[in-house]
Order: sequence, then C-alpha cells, then structure tokens
Amino acid sequence: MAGITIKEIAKRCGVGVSTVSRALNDHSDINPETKKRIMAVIEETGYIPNNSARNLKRIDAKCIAVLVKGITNPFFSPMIEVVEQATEEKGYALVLRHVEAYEDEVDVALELEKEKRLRGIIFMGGSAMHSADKIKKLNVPVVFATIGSDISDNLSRNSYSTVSVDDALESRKMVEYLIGLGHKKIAILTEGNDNPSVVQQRLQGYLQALKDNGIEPNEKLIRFVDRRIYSMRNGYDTTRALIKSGEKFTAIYCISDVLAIGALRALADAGLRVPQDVSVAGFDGQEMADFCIPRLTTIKQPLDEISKETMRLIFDIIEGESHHRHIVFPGELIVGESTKEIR
Amino acid sequence: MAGITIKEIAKRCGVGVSTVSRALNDHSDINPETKKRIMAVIEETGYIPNNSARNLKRIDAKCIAVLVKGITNPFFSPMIEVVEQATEEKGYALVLRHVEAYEDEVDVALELEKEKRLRGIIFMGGSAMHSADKIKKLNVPVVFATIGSDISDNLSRNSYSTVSVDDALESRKMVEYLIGLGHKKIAILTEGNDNPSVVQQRLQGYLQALKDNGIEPNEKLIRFVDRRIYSMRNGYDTTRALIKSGEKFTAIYCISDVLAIGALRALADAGLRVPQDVSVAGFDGQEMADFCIPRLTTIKQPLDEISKETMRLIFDIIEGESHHRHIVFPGELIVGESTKEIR
DNA sequence: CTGTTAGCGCGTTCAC
DNA sequence: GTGAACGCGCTAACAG
Repeated sequence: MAGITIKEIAKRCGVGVSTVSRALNDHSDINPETKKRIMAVIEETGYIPNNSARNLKRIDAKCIAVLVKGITNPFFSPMIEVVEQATEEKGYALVLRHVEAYEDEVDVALELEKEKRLRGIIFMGGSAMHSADKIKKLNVPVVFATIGSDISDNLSRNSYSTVSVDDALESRKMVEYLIGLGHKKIAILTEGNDNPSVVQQRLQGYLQALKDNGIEPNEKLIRFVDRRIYSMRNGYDTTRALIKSGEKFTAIYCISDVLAIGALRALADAGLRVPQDVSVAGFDGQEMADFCIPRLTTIKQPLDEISKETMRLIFDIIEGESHHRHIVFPGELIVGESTKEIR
Repeated sequence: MAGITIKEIAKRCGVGVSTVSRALNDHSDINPETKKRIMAVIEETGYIPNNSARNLKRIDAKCIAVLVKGITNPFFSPMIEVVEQATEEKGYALVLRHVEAYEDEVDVALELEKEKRLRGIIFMGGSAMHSADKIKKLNVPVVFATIGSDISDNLSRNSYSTVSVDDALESRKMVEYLIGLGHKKIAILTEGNDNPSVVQQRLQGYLQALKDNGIEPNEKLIRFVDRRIYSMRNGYDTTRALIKSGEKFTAIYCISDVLAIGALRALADAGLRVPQDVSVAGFDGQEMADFCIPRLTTIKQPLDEISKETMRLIFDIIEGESHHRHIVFPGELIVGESTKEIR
C-alpha cells in the first residue's frame, strides 16, 4: 500500500517522530543506538520519506538547479558531468531539469525555486535573454553558461552572470580563417530566428568577417535551417537545397557541428569531395567533430573550463564572496581535414 | 522575502483561499468574474504556487514518470518526444528524470512515486532488471522500454511490462548477414559487464550466429570497451587496440552505432578502407548511422513504434484495461555502405 | 457559487 | 537525548 509515513516508523520503533526525523537527517544529538535501531526499521519496511513534505518544511535545502534547454542536444552532456561533480563536492543537491522548446525556462525556474527552495540556478541553452525583470524575480543567483551577455541589455547585467565564449568573435575568427585560405564564396548554414541568441551572434560574426575583408555578402549563400540547429537532417536538407540552387560556393560554414555533419553527407551524395571541392567548417567542437570523416574544422568551445568556472562563480555568489560577473573564454580554432586552401 | 502564498492572494482579493485554489486549478464551480479578478492579481504579483505543497495534498495527480539512464545518450531523444506528446494528449503531466550511472533507477523511482504521486513509471536504459521484489514495491504500473523481458526471471514477469526488440535475435541476424557476405573473422566490440542486459543479449546473439554456422569464436576478436558503449572514443580506442593486436579480421560488429563511428575513424586512421578492407556494422539505427561516411550498416530499432506502444500500454494498465505484457518488435537490418561481400 | 476547516508528511521549535 | 505540538502551502470536503 502506498502510504508508510514517518509516524508509522516512529510507532514501530516506540519513539517520537522527531527522533526518526533526526535519524533521517543525520542530526548530531541523537543516541547512536536509537539511530541504528531506527535505520534498521526503515531499511526493513522500505520506508521512503516524502520529498514534497520535506521541501515544504526545510528552510536550508542546499540545492541548486540546472535548466537545460533542448533535450535532443548532446552538446551539454560534458558540461553536466562537471556540474554534477562540483555540486557533490560542495555538498549540494542538484536538480537537473530539461526545458522543452515550448517552455519558458525562466518560468520553469520560478516554479522550481518555490518548490525546491533553490539556492542558485544555472541556465544552459535557451535562445534569448527574456525580459530582464522576470529574471530579477528569481531570488537566487542566476548564471547563464555558454550564453554571452552581449545578448541582453546592459542595464540588467548585474542581476545575473554569464560564462561563455564570445560567439560573434569566434565566428568571425572561423570565417577569417576560411578567407585566409582563399575562400570568397562562403555559404553559411544558420537559423532564421530574430530574437537575440548565440545563433544571431554567430551570423553577425560571419557578416563582419566578410565586411572586414571587402567581401559583399551574398544573400543566396545565407541559408536558414528549418528549426533546430542541432539536427543532422536539417544540415543535410539545407545543404542539398544550396547545391541544387546552383549558386556557386567553395566553402560552407555551419554554425554547429551537427549541421556540418549533415552538410558533409549531402556533399558526398552530390559527388562533391571535401575538402578538395568544398571546404566545410563547423562550430562548437563537440566530440563528434573529431570522429567525422573527414575530421571537421571547427571552433572548440572550452566547455570544461566554462562549466568549472560556472560552478565556482555560482557558489561564490551564493556564499556572498562575489557579485555577478560576465566571463568570456576564448574558443580554439581546430583545423581538421575538412578545410583546404583554394587555388 | 521569497514567500508570497495563496493566503496572501486570497487576502488581496478579499476572498477565501479555496476560491483562489479553484481559480488556480480550473475548477468549474467558480464565478468567471471572481476567477478573472483573482487571475489578474496572481499575474500582477507574480505569485507561483508551491508544487511541494500541491503534491502533498493532491490525491489524483495524473502524472507519469520516465526515468532515463545515461544522460550522455542521444539514443533516447526520439523516444522522449513521443512520450511527451502522448502524455499531453492524455492530459497527464510528465516527470522526466535522468538517472545517473551510479544511481539505482528503481530507488529513484520509489522516491519519485512518493514525492509526486505517480500513476505510472517508464524505464529507459539501465542495464539490468534488479531485484524483482524491489520493483514490486512500486505501487504503480511499470513499463521497461527497449529492455527485453528475457533479462529477468520469469517469476516476476507479470509485475511489469516490457516493450523492446529481441536483442539476441536481432544481433544474430546482423552477424548472420555478415557471415552471408563471406565473413568468418568477425570481431565484436561490446561491453564487459556481467549483469544481464541488452549488451549481454547482443553478445549472445553474436556467439549463437557463429556457432550455428560452424565458426569457432575467437576470444581475441571479442573486445570489451572500457565502460560506456555510447562513446565514440571507446569505439575508437578499442578498435585501435584490435588493429594493433595483429589479429586478423575482415569485419567488425559493434553493438552500438556510436561505437561503430569510433571504429570507422580508427580504421581510416590506420589506412584501412571501409568496406573494401574491413566491413563495419553497428546496432541501434540511430540518426547518425545514416549520416556517416560511409553510411553505416546497422540494425534499426523501431523506436517510434516502441515508444508509442509503451505509452498505449502504460495508459491501458493504469486504466485497468490491460494486464502486464511483454511486447517484442522486430528490428530492421539496414544495409548501408559500410559492409561488403568478401571474396 | 463561496468561505471555513482539516489534514497531506514532514522538520522544527520548545519543553522535558 | 527525546517527545509533543505546531505549521510549511496547499487541496478537498463540508457547510453555507
């Protein structure tokens, strides 16, 4: 039957509920003997405390939440491992929550904060910076990981932190590298999405690089994937359409590695060789970039450092040892086998 | 500061708390006018109900949980999308919880059941069937998706359901296909893990196929990856070690597509051509298999059907319209470009 | 249609 | 070291 409670345990042990509670929560002032006895009964009955009830009472739940937007995205996996370890080391509990595409991550955070008495919140992914006053409603420190601060208005910069690369800058770096190889007709695969996001930043970097090098952007080479930028299928379909359009290009720059993998396949299917006929570049530096054939040239985000810094920062803020900051890490241009000098 | 409650809202609106509660929960017997007024105040104050308190009281929370083992695994992504849609259609809430490698998924389920008043639980991934009596402690219907029932003892088969492919059979199918192409020295990349799991089943299928065809298994061709079978790196390293060992082989069968991608890369790095020099086969039929270069020959699990059937089944059981069942779907042998007849 | 009231299961005083 | 009582914020049952 679904309902064995702390009261039941107390009765069976012939003690009061508070004693059981103390045993459960590793309180100091309890006779080791009684504790042992109680734990034995708990084990035996398979009693499990009700978390809802606990959260309701508990005032000091050392707990932080990580909200990840987009469950289909393996991009965040390595970061999450770091987060888990760091929270454990600090003796904090971790609530890991995936936010669906249609959900507003800040709303979810608001709800979770009430429910779990959070001490801090980390956002990963999510396209925009939302209304700043909504974020301000969160009464605990907020850190955005892999989302730069340029995206938001400057006024509210001190109400949250960010740890990321400079997406526009890194994107420009990649396009400049391609230009340096002699490419002028550089297509870009990006997402058609108006709200400020890393996606927008990367597109801006592309445009800036062209401009700085006196290359007129060609609208027909700026291709927007249907929805998600973390879909190989989207990369494939969009590249195919690009090829079919007949517009000439010597390189394709994809704003995610996942898109790039789709692009590689589409090019192969069209009988185009990479990098001999077309150069392909990605962005993110995910593990898979290193296992492609050919290996993908990409911008590697230092996810490990970003994650570690995120954790350091949020705990510092929680403990009052730091105020909000905006930290930028450099990305690394990884030259793979998918790009080549043009003659 | 962090605590505006339902009482506060009631006071501000000059109504009782239950009226606010009714407005919150879309109860029918409430004056639309009052409701409107209340909702306005809620909006204005940014009030958010405390879920812990709600869960504590609510007796009928239409809610099911999905526990996924291994967050690093994109394998389940397509399934989750189906699950989300189905629960929404049924008017159920969904708790999606990732279970860490070191956690016992059944323990997590037990806890969650108490906390959220679940009506059903779905397990995805997780290597073994644990103690059957532990599962029996779960007072709500349990369905395992993509994990076959062969794994567990027959005695407790009627205390949960399974929806999956027959991993041993499908695995045998793949190896027989390779044998049919003329391969005799077929290496396998699997996980060295003793507890019953899909991994074990797939290895058994491999051994059975060899046996049925009069091929003596060669221990040196059975390679165990270090830990996770969903790591390209593991596939790469293990393949590399295999090549280095000098043992002859003409095909590599990997028990996951992810491993296979690592294998492809390792072979390329060793100057071996796929499929001319070595054939490579995977298992799972993930999206990425279709985007590899060369396209991967694999066994495609009908994840869409498995997911849909899982949802149908769990709701049927919840509603008392079905008892526990063990459903097996056929896998599909997808012939890609990574395997080739041997002369 | 609405207000009052009794717990949900637990952690936390505060006495003992 | 321990137990009794209170209340966390909310929903549900019951009166009105």
